[in-house]
Amino acid sequence: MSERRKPYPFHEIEPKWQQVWERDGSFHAPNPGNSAFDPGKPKFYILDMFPYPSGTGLHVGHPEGYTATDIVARYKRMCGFNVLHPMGWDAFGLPAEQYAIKSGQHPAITTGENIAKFKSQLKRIGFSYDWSREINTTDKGYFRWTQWIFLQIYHSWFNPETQRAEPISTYRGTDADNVRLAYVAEVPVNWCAELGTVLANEEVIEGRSEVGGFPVVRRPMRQWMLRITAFAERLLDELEGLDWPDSIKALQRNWIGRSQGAEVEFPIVGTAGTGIRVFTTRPDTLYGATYMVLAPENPLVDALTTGEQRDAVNSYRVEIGSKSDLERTELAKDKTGVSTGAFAINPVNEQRIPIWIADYVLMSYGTGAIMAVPAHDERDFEFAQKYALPIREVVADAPRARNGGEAPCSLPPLVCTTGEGFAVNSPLIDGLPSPAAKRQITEWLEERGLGRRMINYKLRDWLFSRQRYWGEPFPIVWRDGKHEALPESELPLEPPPLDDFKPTGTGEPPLAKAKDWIHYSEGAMRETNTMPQWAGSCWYYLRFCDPTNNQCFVGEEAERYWMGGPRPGGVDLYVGGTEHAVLHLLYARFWHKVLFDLGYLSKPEPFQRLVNQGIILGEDGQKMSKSRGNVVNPDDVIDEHGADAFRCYEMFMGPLEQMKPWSMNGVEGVSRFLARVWRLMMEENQAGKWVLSAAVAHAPAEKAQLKVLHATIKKVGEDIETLSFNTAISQMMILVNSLTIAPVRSLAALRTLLVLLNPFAPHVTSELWETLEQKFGSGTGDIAAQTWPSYDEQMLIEDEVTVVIQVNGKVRDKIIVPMDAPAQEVEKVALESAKVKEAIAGKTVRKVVVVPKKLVNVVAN
RNA sequence: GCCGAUGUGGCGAAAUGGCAGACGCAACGGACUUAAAAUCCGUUUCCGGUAACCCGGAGUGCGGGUUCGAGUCCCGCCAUCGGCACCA
Repeated sequence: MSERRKPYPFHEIEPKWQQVWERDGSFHAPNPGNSAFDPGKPKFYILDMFPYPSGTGLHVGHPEGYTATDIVARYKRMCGFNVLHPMGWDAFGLPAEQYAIKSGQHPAITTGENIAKFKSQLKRIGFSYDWSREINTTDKGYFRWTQWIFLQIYHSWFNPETQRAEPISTYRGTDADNVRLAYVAEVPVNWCAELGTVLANEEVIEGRSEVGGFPVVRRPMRQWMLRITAFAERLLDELEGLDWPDSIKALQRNWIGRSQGAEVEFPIVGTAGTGIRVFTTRPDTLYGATYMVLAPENPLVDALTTGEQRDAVNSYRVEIGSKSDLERTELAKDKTGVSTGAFAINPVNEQRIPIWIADYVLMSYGTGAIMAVPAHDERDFEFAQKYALPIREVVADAPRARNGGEAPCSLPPLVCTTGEGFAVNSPLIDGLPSPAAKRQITEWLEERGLGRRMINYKLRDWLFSRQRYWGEPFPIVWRDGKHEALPESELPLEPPPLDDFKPTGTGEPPLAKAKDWIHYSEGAMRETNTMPQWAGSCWYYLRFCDPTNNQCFVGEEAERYWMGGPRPGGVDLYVGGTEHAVLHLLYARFWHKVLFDLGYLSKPEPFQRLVNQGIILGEDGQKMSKSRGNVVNPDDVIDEHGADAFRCYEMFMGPLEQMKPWSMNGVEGVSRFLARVWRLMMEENQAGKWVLSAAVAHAPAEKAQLKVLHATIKKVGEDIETLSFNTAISQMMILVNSLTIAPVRSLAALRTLLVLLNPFAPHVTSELWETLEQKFGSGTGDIAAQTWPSYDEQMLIEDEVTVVIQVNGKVRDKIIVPMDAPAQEVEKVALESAKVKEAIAGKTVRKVVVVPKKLVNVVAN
């Protein structure tokens, strides 16, 4: 860097104060039971989404949310709260393993290096984390409890009667393994040959892996699943009491995808016993069901298919099975299918209808089978047209007279209407509006045992195993083809030391290469899958409450204090990116509810208030990326302008939640602001040294300045509460501009300014506070120990106000009147205004609106 | 297609239904300086008029509406971004 003079000596101040904070443990939050703990204070838990420590270090997006939470944390401490503000590392995961495969270096080593780098970068920004609570998901002291929680899930089931997770011992059925919240299933998974692993649905984007962009195909495999679907209703309902953005709630609702309807059973012609069960949201269109469709993978297909159709069906199933999801959904513009040759009976009208298979029906939703109502469903309509299947209208815009009989099925073309209306051609419900028709037909089905009301969810059970090395091993062994849990005493179960992390390529996990390790005992082998990266982040906020406890995952007293409170959620403020809007937040809520049901936690929800920071774009307005060359590195910004300017700029850019482009000029502007604050109190002497300015004195501020000062106290406090940091900084700029003009610098006003600014720019304000203390000595200690100032409402009250006078809504004049001037008086003055008289000349005044202290509007024509 | 968010100067933005553009950037002019940087002061939505103090008009994506008064509320569009997407 050139030897351009720095606007103020941040390069000396910032390291100094960071060392002081570290030395004094200034931001350590003692736990209940600790001697330093003050039980008289209310708690405030402020959490950041902890980062994955990548090799490239921090980018300017990370500190955006972190600065916001740091400001709130520092502010809340000054307001008298016990503040829990921790940081840690989500360090298991694919990038470290991929790097290990390439470099041969053990992921633990790269992970350690990356963490060290991230940590030093975060410290340079001056965040007030309680570093004594630092956690790392790859520490055995941590993942021991991740494994322990898995065991709690494994040992539990969801009791439909109580709608709660309960220990498996309360299950009275015969096969406990069928109801466990953690279970094994042979499921079609997203197999990525390149990565040598399966991926969760959400890690597959348009048929390719999210990491690396490799092709992904479907393939059945034995996998661990978590029964999150059992909690669908509660995950949906309990969003209600949370202070989350509506858009995030909407995303979660959408993802859970509740839909209400009915399950209907269609008997199969020529077969006794069970028929085909389907789910429909439109039971009122049952008379319009003119054929049925099964998913190609539906196990019923084999039994149903007739001799003549067997070849066609088999070749269709092979064709579909070889397709990737991409080919099957994104690229499939045309619907395809074949007839099974079998028929079912429509239970309402006893009609024989053909049974087809088609890949537009998904095995994974509902029952993997549908009743097709081509007249009122676009997909069925398209299919029926293509294969010349009958179409029968059963919903119309207006009720029609009962005609006693059904209109014959039409052949295509006919229009398809998907909205609600009135039932027609449906003897049991003719003339009824759709909602009533649904109710009536469902009751009719229920009475005859042909169907029942039913709710379905889009949410699927959570595919919880990965074929990877760098993750938590499952505390499970296999004996005689059956899984059993390890005893808790054997935790943590560490991954075996391996030099070769490469995927086996067969789908068998890398852990299978550790021949000694997998051999558990005579006849028992260890599970070789590992948990997904989500596992560690599902409960880290709990561990922060009591990070070193080696008796349990979180101590009861610590949990009750930090995660307690009157609201349903424990963490008071949680800030992070929208990319976790669905998965992380849903998974964490799910684990939380299981642990809550089992009696380990005091609140049903983890995060009370959630805020998403917006993405920071490059200076060119594009997403930051190496290839575009528009990445801004925080280290460079701090070298040049200091951490305080970096922090303030990130907050001054615009509303926290909004996407916004970076601007180096903007950083300079904020840096100038901090330098002005510095020069309010400091001046250079002959030797070029910064010394306390002689203008600083025990003196009352001028009245106008006091007014601004109190307005600033009010606004900054309110704006921090609402996370409107940009306007808080604007207001402080106004205050500084106002103080700069004054010849005498009022000590009291300056001190207040420093306290207000401290959460935003902790280093420079700490330094200036100390300098003032050395000269004037209030004896109240460090700036961080100050209490947040309160404002005097009296100071904000004006004696006189400017009232705007409008004629027909346009400003024509302004008058200054006493604060408490009566409306009639103001009106009188307004009408006497020369400009008003001019504006209403030749017109009749129809009405005069007087808004006290604001304006007068004269309506004339 | 469905769900959600956003749209205001050259730029980032601000405005309990009540003076649109606070605050900052950039630009321009001035002071200080031998000079530059830094700093300080001033101007800056657009169009038109005036020698000038200033005066007039238009203006918050587009079109309607409610209201004495709309960036803000209501209805209908358009554009951009994000999520979901054969979910029966």
